Amino acid sequence: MVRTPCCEKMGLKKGPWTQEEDQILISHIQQHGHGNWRALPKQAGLLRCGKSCRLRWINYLRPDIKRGKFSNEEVETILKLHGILGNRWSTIAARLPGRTDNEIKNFWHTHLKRNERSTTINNTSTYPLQEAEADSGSGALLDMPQEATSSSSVTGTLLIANDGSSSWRNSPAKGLGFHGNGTVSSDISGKTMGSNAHSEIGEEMEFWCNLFTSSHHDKGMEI
DNA sequence: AAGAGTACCAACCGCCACTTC
DNA sequence: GGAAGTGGCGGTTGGTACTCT
Repeated sequence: MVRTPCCEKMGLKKGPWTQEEDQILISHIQQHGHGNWRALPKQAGLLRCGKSCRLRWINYLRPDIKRGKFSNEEVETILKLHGILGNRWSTIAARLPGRTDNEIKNFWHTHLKRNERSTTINNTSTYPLQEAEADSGSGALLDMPQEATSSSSVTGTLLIANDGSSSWRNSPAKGLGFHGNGTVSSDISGKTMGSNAHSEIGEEMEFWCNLFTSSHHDKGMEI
């Protein structure tokens, strides 16, 4: 299929947004909403591509954007979800109110680099699932958070086979991280990740199961 | 003080999935 | 059913701020 460019390149502005442009975009969306992103810049009188407007709004101008550093809980959530979902930033962002996929992606890439470096030194990483998947070639091991498993009748590791089937097996691993090799995890700042974040253990267990199940249904996999 | 290296973040690009006609 | 249009996603880049030597 032949695709038309998202916008005419000629005459459209690129690069950082000015305050004036931001104001125009905000007031236009407040008044008219954003029914059609491609038509929006024209209607609003912006010399920007619709895609650019959308990105600016979603990643920066939305009123519910939470800015600033990620809390420990948010970091934990990102690490957990990334272990399950991989680079599905928008799905991860959906679990973190006020955070955008772009922000999470940036955060991950910055710290992933750090982890990769440390991995070469001590062969331990907080980015284990992909490595486990790559290394094993026959499936992935997914250690559930201890708090999610400790009081549940289902404990330990979720084994995901290449055909999409999965099964639980017991795991002696402690801690919160998702480690294909069962090592104790720590967060990116080097601290051992806490285990007091959640009290609804059964619910969380259910959440991880549901999340995993739905994420694989998304991919058309049968579990 | 200055240059080099690193971290962070906003923005762009290209592709894919979904919807409409 | 298929082409065209659109929205959304993930990868990547480039600029700026910060830290280190």
